[in-house]
Amino acid sequence: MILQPVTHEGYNLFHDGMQALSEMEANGIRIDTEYLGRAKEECKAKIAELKVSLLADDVYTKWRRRFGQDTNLGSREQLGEVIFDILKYSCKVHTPSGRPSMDDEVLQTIKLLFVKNYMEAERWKKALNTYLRGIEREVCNGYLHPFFNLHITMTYRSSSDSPNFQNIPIRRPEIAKLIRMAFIPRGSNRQIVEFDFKGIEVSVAACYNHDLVLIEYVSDPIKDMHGDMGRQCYIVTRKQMTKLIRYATKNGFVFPEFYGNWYKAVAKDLWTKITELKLETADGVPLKEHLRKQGIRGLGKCDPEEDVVPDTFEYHIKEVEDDFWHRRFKIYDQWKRDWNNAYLEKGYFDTLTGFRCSAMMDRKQCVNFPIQGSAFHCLLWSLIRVQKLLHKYNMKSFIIGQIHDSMIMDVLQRELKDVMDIVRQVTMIDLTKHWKWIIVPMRVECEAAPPGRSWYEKKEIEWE
DNA sequence: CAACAAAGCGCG
DNA sequence: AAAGCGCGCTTTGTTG
Repeated sequence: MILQPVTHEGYNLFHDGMQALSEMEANGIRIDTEYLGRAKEECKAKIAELKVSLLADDVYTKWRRRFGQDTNLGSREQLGEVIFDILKYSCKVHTPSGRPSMDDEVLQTIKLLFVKNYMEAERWKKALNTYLRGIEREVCNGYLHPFFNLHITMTYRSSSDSPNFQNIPIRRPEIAKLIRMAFIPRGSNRQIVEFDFKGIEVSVAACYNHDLVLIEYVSDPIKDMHGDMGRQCYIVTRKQMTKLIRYATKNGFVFPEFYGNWYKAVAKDLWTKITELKLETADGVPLKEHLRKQGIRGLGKCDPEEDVVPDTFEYHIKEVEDDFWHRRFKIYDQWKRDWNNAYLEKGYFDTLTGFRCSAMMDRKQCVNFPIQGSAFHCLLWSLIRVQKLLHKYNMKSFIIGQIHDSMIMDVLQRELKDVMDIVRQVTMIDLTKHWKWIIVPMRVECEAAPPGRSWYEKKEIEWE
């Protein structure tokens, strides 16, 4: 990939950005190495415990009978043979190379205690091998110094490695706790603080496509896109709406649709989420039961080869998708066509932040790349500016990391209010003044751990 | 033995 | 017509 800043704006951003990021790398993140040792033991114990259940299982006996000395619990290929050849489950999904797909989604459909324990063990193995050991390997005098690269990605985002600081577990609370407890501030009078841009990719998308409906959604705090789509997707009223339904819709419908997914996959995922998250209406009716009462007879085949059948969830979501792109966000929809056509015509496009993308891109990449990149550039610009101000005021707080739309700091307790003022000024005011193309407000959230406590313990705090 | 591809999974 | 955007890391299994 060739780095192509096409304006002074773009060039300066990455010039200053590299300096800011390397200073951040040098600062490093303090690691509780004693905790890390305990966590590893705890994690190994958990894995051993799960392994005992696996070895005692009938399924393992069959596995062992087939593979003998070659039996390897880490081999999903072997597990696939056990499940599909010996136990006669039917394999519905294959990988691109034609082998049976054995990922988490497939395994969830196999209702066996053995498989449930297997998946659980795999998650703890990932925690141990990738994270606990990965961190331990790179720790130096009690500090971690992950790299933050600005010359890697197609989209002009950053990346991070050795270890990757941008994929530390957070979604499963148990695993998140195990890993994030290792990330601590530099002293008992200091605290880990994280500032996040809220929904910045959607906001930046609105700046590209100028869709009036989308602009209103991201500008008016009263309006709630995920809530509105939640009511439509799951056919619930305002009164029946819950936070969990909204959450399922945000991750199962809105983001996938923005990234270019289509209704067959979306419907399936939204349907799975009902049982996964045990969704029910605010008055306590299980969501599948509720949908049945609304005339939905089932999910539907969701098979690309087959026509959609009326009264299925698949059919319903197809209608929601049509409405989404052809009525609600029709300007966004038109922008995608125009943007792609301009790219096909010229062979490149330029981002609002001054970078040129001239690689081979399909339609989805072409409309997603500029948004993803520019959203990160908002973070990067802010980070540079915040770091400058911290120096200017001789403050003792540092920036220690960055995750695409958030920055993580090690803050001296008595500086917290000032740090918050600086970040708020930079991200919500200076940034939108600096780039004229930002035509929507930028919202940033602040989360802080108590003094001396780990990254895991961060909690939202109000700006006041 | 090293190098590589495929599959899977962690995050935004 | 195809059918989710971007990364990094680990393990398995193959190849030479």
